Amino acid sequence: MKERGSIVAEEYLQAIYSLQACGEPVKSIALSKWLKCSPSTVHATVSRLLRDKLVRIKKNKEICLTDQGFQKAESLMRRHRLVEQFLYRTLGISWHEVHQHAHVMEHGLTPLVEEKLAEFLEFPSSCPHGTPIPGNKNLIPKETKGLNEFQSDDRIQIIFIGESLEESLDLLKLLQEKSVLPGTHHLITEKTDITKTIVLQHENSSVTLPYDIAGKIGAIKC
Amino acid sequence: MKERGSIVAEEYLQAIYSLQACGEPVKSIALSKWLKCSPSTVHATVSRLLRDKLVRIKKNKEICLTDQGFQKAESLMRRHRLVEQFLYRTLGISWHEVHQHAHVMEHGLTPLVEEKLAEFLEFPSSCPHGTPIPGNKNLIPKETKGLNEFQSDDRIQIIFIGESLEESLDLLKLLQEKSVLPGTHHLITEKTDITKTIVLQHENSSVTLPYDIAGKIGAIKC
DNA sequence: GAAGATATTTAGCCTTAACGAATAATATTA
DNA sequence: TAATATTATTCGTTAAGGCTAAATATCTTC
Repeated sequence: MKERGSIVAEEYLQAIYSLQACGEPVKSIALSKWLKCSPSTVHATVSRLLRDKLVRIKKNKEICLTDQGFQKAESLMRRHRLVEQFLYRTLGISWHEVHQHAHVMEHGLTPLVEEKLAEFLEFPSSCPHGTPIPGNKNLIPKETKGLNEFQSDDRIQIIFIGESLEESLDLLKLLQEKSVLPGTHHLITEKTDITKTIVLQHENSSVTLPYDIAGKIGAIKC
Repeated sequence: MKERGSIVAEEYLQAIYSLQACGEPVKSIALSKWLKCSPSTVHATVSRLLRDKLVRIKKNKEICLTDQGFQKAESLMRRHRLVEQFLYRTLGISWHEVHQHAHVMEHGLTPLVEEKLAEFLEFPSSCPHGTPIPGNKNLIPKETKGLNEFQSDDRIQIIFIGESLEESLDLLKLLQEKSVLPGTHHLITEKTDITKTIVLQHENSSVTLPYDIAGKIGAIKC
């Protein structure tokens, strides 16, 4: 087997990758919140990643992945999403639960298993929440915007549920119940700047989502 | 997720379980060889297992699992063998390779994934090498003996390839090439005490195995 | 039963990963 | 600009796991 850097290092790389994907500048305080550990721990661990040339620190203290770190992070994300598909499609584990189980499993996939699993699943292009699996380009239509950017009466189609929302089991469960899933269509019945909420309707049910959550859900007009 | 004891602790429990299953008394030196680490490391780690009431030390320094440790070890072995079946049957990874990949994967299965995987595989009763998955009784016929205990001209059927042989890729590859697999039939063409070897024949090919290896392969007369 | 071999345990040192508390460096904003 | 947050870093600790080398125990074997 390969010299697989520690699980903790892998989690940091993934966190950095995910935060970057969210568009936010990756500062150590953000990692500290994302990974739920103290700033001093983050500092120590990031120093090791730096030593191992997996990250680089910009003058403004922003942490970014080196080519090497990026490769590793992408490989990890690929494994994570592949495992999510496996748990969802093959084992029938519910949509809102797959993320947490995949998070535990992903670190134990050897390259061969990853390859064979991808083959078995017929090379899925995204995870069950709609986020593309690295290597699949142009999957997200370029007109995709955050849900909060649409207006009342817009009819929209959900494209993906942002990664950062996957951490909350309850939220995912709610989204699932209300059919806020990749591919489904909804009507925006209300959008209120005062309360900063948006209301989606699908068939007979509706959900109210605050802007900050809605902004992490990608959708297109249709 | 659960407070899953460390991976290292899990590996020790498995090692103790496996050694015990081999019939050998489990002393710290044996663990040290099995796990390829220094005696002092074994001592320190076993002390932690002792503290956590997962093992007990007999007056003659033999290490044995407590009820609690045994439960954990069995659960681990169950996961290991389940994963082996998955890698072999579902992903099509070759028979001689599954063990090492399963060894990396097994620590990442949550109870839910374990349950769903067992269901998906239709509750297999043994691993691809013939060793029963805990919970399946009477799978090994009681007349099963080590290959070295049979005589020239005996016709035998392989029941299982002992766990301790799974560590060697090359040996497994050879056994596979020579069809020494659970369920296959062979004729013992030679057995020599002087060289301590036994020769098996299957169709047009034959293999010579030293007693110590043959003794770890279970078979029945037929 | 003493000598020699083999096992076990201690002791000392290292790395990773985590913590809290204190301090230094940056931003913010009054 | 000075005062106040917010961030980042340093320091001192703890625990798990790993190592080597040395000291004890425990067998064997003569």
